[in-house]
Amino acid sequence: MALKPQIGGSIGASRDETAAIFVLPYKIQRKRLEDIKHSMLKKNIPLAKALDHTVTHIVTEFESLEQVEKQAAKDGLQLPTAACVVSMGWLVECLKASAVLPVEESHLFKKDALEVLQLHAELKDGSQDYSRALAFRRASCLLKSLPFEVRDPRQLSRLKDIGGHVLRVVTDILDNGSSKEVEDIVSSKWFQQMKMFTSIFGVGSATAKSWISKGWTTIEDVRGAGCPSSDWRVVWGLAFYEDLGCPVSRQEADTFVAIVHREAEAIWPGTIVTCVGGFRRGKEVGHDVDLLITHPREGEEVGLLPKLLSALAKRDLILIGHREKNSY
DNA sequence: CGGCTTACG
DNA sequence: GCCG
DNA sequence: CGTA
Repeated sequence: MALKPQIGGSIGASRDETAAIFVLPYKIQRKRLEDIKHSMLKKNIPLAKALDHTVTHIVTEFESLEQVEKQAAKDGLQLPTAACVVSMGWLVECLKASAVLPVEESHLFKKDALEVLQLHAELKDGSQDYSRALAFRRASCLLKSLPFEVRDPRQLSRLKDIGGHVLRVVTDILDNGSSKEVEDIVSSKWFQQMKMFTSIFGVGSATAKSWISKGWTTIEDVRGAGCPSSDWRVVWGLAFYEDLGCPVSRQEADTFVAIVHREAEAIWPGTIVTCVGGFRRGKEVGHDVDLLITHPREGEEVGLLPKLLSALAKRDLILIGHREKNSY
């Protein structure tokens, strides 16, 4: 029987009266397990006493579905086919919210093999490769959107964007715990070096390839070679590589928004500066801060940006400031 | 077998 | 690579 | 060619 992905599938719906959560005891200290079960009772989270067919969620500290299945086999247990295997992180969030929360992608085990194939195709960067990367990305996104854990390739065979190659990779992982094709890629020197070089701002696959062909292996090789590029982005990317790799904390983001708001308000009273993107979604760390600048009187915001940028520049708060045209 | 997001420098 |  |  092939399960069809359902939007907001019943598994994990927050008002699910039929939920039954079983906590796999492995890799959890006895005292902690007792605490967890105690909290579940206190918060009215349905705790399953046994791993039977009524179980809807299996919570584990194992790091992959494969490990769970291996352990289950050792114990002569059969995993309930309808159950969703989720991380302890999900249960902790449920306890915090006193509700059975929907299972999100982050609670399931990694489906990153396809992302490797996507990235590999992007880095190869031939005319065909870009489209192949796109196909892998579609398949990868589709798998992440499924409201259940994939246990059998037949669950996927009729889904859009899942073709022969993807099915082969998924099957390999379900059978062996890994895909040789993917493992060969991630362990290859070329892939690792390309990934490293293209993680520098301003450096794409073409530049990375040319650097590898020069025999450069590390960022220090590039830095030591003098002026490796005349592109200002590459120069700054190399200069601030470490800085750009540092995550932005929520507190830093809030401070940043406050500063921008203060400057905007001084120029255009009533201007609204809103934090959007990851921090708006509640993330604690991010790699950037997305802002939306508006004004309650429509049209009043026109022309604000250049003034705002020069005000910030005057205070030395801008390292590289630069506006691009648009066509709207 | 054609087509695969789009706009910018 | 996958779809239409 | 590279970024968002």
